[in-house]
Amino acid sequence: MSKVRRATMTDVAREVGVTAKTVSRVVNDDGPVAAETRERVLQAMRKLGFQPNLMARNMRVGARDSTVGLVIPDMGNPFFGTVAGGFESAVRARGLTLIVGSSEEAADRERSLISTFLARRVAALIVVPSADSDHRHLRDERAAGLPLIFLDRPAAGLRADCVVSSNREGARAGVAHLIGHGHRRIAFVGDLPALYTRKERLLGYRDALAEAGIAFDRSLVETGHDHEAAAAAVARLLGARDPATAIFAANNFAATGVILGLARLGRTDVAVVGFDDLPLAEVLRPALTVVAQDPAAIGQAAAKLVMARLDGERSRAQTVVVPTRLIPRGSGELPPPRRPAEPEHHPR
Amino acid sequence: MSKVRRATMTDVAREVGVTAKTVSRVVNDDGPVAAETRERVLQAMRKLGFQPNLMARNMRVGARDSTVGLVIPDMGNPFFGTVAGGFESAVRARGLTLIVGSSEEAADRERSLISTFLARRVAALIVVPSADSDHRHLRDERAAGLPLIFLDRPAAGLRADCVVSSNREGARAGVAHLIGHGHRRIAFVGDLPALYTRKERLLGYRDALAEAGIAFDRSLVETGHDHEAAAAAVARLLGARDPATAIFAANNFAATGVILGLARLGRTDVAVVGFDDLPLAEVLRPALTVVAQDPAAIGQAAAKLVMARLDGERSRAQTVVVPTRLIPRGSGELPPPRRPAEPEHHPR
DNA sequence: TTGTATGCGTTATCAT
DNA sequence: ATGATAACGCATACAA
Repeated sequence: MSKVRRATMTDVAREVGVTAKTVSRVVNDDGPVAAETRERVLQAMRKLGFQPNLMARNMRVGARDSTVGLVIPDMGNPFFGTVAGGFESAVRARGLTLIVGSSEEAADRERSLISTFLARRVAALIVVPSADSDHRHLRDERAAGLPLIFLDRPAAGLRADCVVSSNREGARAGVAHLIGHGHRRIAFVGDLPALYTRKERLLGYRDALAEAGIAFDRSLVETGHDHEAAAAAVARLLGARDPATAIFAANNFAATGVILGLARLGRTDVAVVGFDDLPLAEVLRPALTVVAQDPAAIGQAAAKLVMARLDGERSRAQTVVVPTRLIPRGSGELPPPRRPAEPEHHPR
Repeated sequence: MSKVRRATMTDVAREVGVTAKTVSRVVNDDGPVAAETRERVLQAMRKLGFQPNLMARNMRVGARDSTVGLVIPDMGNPFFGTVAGGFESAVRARGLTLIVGSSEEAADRERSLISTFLARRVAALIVVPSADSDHRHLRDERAAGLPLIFLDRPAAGLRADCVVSSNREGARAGVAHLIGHGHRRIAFVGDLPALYTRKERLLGYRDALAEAGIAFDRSLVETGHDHEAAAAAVARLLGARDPATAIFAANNFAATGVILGLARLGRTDVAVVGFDDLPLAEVLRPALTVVAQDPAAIGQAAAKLVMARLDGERSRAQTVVVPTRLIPRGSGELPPPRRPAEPEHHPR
């Protein structure tokens, strides 16, 4: 059995005894139509189950599709899901549809998705860059007026609009919070060193230390890009001479791993602040203090940029920084042990 | 500054001194082209930055877009995100692009999204129905051969393909697990009563009780559609005469709320099994035993159905049930208290 | 108020 | 091996 042909404007027009153009007028509320004609057209539309073909319309009208392409590293990650949701609800009123693809953090997947989206003539392109991608090939698109926005991490080799969390300031605030509660041996457990977010957050960590006059100690910086790696880092950090009394976990994998590592060691006395909120943060004991990002706001900011660009705003590339917010819940307010095993230095 | 016109096949053809059709042949590897001509066309394509217009191609070729429309209730929910990811990676090789919209659990949003997708002439439509929607209006589409698949919950008023978790059997297994560890007072905390998944899981709960010869007790069934409601339910269940010694939390909001409620009461002796896994399940103390769903497999199953339908499979609507898996982690293996406060019945 | 001619960018069909 | 022409479904510009 073959696919039934769908009714077109011409079909509707023939049914009524008018021209396609008249049907078009009815459909788009464009130009004058006699009330009676309009009624007959509407009836015929219902009878034939007519639905306008958006592809044909867009092609005729603008050579630009009414879709926005979004490339994210992982659809299962609620952070990006919420970003996408925030974006979608902000552009919906404008009739834009979201096309999403997942790059799986692979530069070549990202590139192929971008090609697909460009081939569809998306009205705008939004990319969360994967680790080692390069975006110089998008220069012409941007020059041609395609709204092009990078999320969470900036573009590589290209000046373009960008929306990021206040990584540095957020991390600074989180670490300052720990310092304010008396800690001076504060560990940093973060992403792979190459990642933009890790670098920014590490800068914020160092800012906070510097403000408090605490010397930076390389041995307190660990990498935990997954649960197990972070848990292992915790064991090292706490097993060292002059161990950490507090841990700043610079992303939510790290935070989860840190919590897991502490639980395995049976330690409930180590202060923890995480970057990025977790759904179960308040259920943990102690509840997890975090520097929360606002993924929905990131999506909305991107939407605002996209719509401004679509409206012809030609200003130079701008970077929007979305604020983070410290949420104290318990784990970040634990004090350091009374007398840390701080070996008194006895000069002889 | 106006948008720069993009190069078309005709532009490329003129540049080389051939016809658009020849360029088309090169682009699609269709029909014979002289090696030299082909080379010159490729060069011109690069020079002009030509990218084929998928909209025009799809319109000409099939009147079917190479996209699949997916309607989910909430993009920020990792369950649906992972479903979408599983689907996308399974259809990618076939050149299908995913279009996603979020219904926010509202029937009218769902309907308007479906209209948009149909207007785009999606190649297939996948819907996670919101609570009170009706799908009879899709009958004609389905009859016309549009692959139409419902996820997580069945369609309302329409026989169509459907992919669901093994809700009933999964719940049965989870509750049987608790029974196997000695519990007989097992509470059920679930969604709003109207929801399909709640009903199915409640059936499974009753199946397990029946198997073990335990009478169903209405007072042990509670509704917790958000954290606080579930936490409050826990207080009621444990405060009652003859209180529950174990809780089956029938979705992850309920599970989170139950954990929160127990923590607030300082209770660590109540066994808990959750339906649907949580990212932090193993970090909790005790780690949370769950009946895990497999969202990626659900997405893949949907993809398989879609592709079979696109390949002309005309069999009647089928329902695919994706198995769940019990993951014991600690909370579900807690024994009931030695002598439950079971008032001995002394006949006088 | 309605119709006609034309074109968007591509491919199908039939020629050459 | 390549070209000419028409057509996909719709909207623009203008005419009637």
